[in-house]
Amino acid sequence: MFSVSARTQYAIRAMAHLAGGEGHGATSAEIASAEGIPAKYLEGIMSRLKLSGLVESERGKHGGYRMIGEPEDISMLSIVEAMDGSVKPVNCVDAVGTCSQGNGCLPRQFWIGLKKAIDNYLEEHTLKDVTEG
Amino acid sequence: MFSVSARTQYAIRAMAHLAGGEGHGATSAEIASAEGIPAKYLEGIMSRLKLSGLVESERGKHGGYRMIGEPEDISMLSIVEAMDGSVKPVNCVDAVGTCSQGNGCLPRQFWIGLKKAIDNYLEEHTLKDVTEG
DNA sequence: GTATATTCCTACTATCCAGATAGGGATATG
DNA sequence: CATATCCCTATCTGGATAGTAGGAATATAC
Repeated sequence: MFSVSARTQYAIRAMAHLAGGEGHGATSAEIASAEGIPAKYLEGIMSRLKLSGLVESERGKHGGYRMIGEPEDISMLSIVEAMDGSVKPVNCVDAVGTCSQGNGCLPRQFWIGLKKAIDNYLEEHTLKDVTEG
Repeated sequence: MFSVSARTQYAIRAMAHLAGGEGHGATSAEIASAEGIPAKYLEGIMSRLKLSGLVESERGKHGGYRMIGEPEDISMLSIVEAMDGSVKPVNCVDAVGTCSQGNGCLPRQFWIGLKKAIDNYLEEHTLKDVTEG
């Protein structure tokens, strides 16, 4: 229950690898081989990380990816969301006013609380916590 | 991300229905029709709830299901676990000593922390909170 | 300007699992 | 015996995840 996708776990390893690399940079192929991640699959992951503004990229020879910012400033939530979208135990958590039960719907309040608990935890922890301690 | 299965949501509605019923009891067919849950599918859900000791059952005419205990004593965690097992962001959270990284594996500590945050929230809330407020 | 190394884009396949359905067996009542 | 209920097993289906394939765009080096 509540298991994290392989994609997200790969993404964390990839970010950790970047964090440990020279100038926080590396090529996708490098990361794939060093971390044992399927190379072609990782390409899609790096693309998502870029879309979310966590890394920047340069094409061509001597190209690659570079982390934007420092590990202690990158929340785990931002990585998780970059992969699998926002935490949403049930669909109605962010459906304002569409709940047939109205705004006082107790189950909805309960799920919103769960989302907050998860978001808080993920927001409080950074890439640095997970890699360097 | 981290979405809750339809099964779990059905289970909560079913338990809520039992809680509101005469003597905390009802038949599977009753619940299905009242809550708009596919009858045959609900049977499997009730079976799981029974296996987890949340309800008891009686077969034959005048049979049905009855909640064991009171709504304020039934944690949401117990319902969630009855449906989809324990909260386990990654498999290694409860794999003692099998982590190739040893016990100090930081990512593992991170996921264990997440599990605890989720478990705590679900444990703190009861069926009563979600149904009666 | 050609070769090469990289990111980037699109499409495809395979596998798994949740959700749901179907049919009937076991058991209790009357 | 008839009926109502829980219970068990098998099956189907759609969508998501994980992974693969092929190549286009782009930057560098010689």
